[in-house]
Amino acid sequence: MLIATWNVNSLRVRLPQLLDWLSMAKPDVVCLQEIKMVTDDFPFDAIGEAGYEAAAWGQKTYNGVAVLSKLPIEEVVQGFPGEEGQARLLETVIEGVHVISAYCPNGETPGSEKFQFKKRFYAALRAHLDGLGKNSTPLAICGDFNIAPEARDVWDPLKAAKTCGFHPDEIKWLKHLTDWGLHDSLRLVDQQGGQYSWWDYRTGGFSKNQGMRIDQIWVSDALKPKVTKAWIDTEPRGWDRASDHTPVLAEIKL
DNA sequence: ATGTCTTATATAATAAGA
Repeated sequence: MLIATWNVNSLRVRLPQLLDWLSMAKPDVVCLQEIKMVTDDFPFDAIGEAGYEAAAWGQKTYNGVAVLSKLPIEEVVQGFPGEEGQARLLETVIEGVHVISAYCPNGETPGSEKFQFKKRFYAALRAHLDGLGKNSTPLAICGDFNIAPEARDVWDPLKAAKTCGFHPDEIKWLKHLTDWGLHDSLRLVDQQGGQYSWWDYRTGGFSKNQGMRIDQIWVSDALKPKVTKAWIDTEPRGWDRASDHTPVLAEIKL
């Protein structure tokens, strides 16, 4: 099962790129974030013609998550207690694997109200995993975590530690979440630093490779030994009218 | 380094979120 995650930053704008990328990369399952449309506007027909079932949960203007799958989607759950109503989490079951598309809050700036919301979101997500039971559940939680796990995942760690995405408090929240028993799929197979999934539009970060690896695919203990490949596909970030994020992939031999 | 992209309101230009 080839799983991908991509924050598309508006599916309305990025749909042609998504369809092109699906035909190129041929993933089995794709988690999307920031579709920025209500569920009724989701392009189920175009996605269907590309060979994918879809589960989507959107809202007006902001956020919005979806899961696309070539394989049957068996269950769909929107959100979790404590999420405070924003369309940021969609849980599916595909081939017996819990596949979660997550769009964690940005946090704005340390000390802000949105930073506190990000903290609450992470705590609620951990509580949600605890409610799933043991980490022997085959589970892949994929998405835009808006936190880079380690210094090697950030182009300027000292600067980033003062802002959102690599602040010491955030590292603690992410660690508490993943201490449930989650493994960063890329790091199971590749230790190279300087690999990013997001580059700021404002600073022209992509051309200078000044980015952060804030999009990840985390797998539970049950899937850890089955991860055979994991990589970041930087090509779509170079396309015209690109999202500020690029797809992240993991191959899991079920 | 307040820069760039997206959406909403509204139908030109600004605000907000990221």
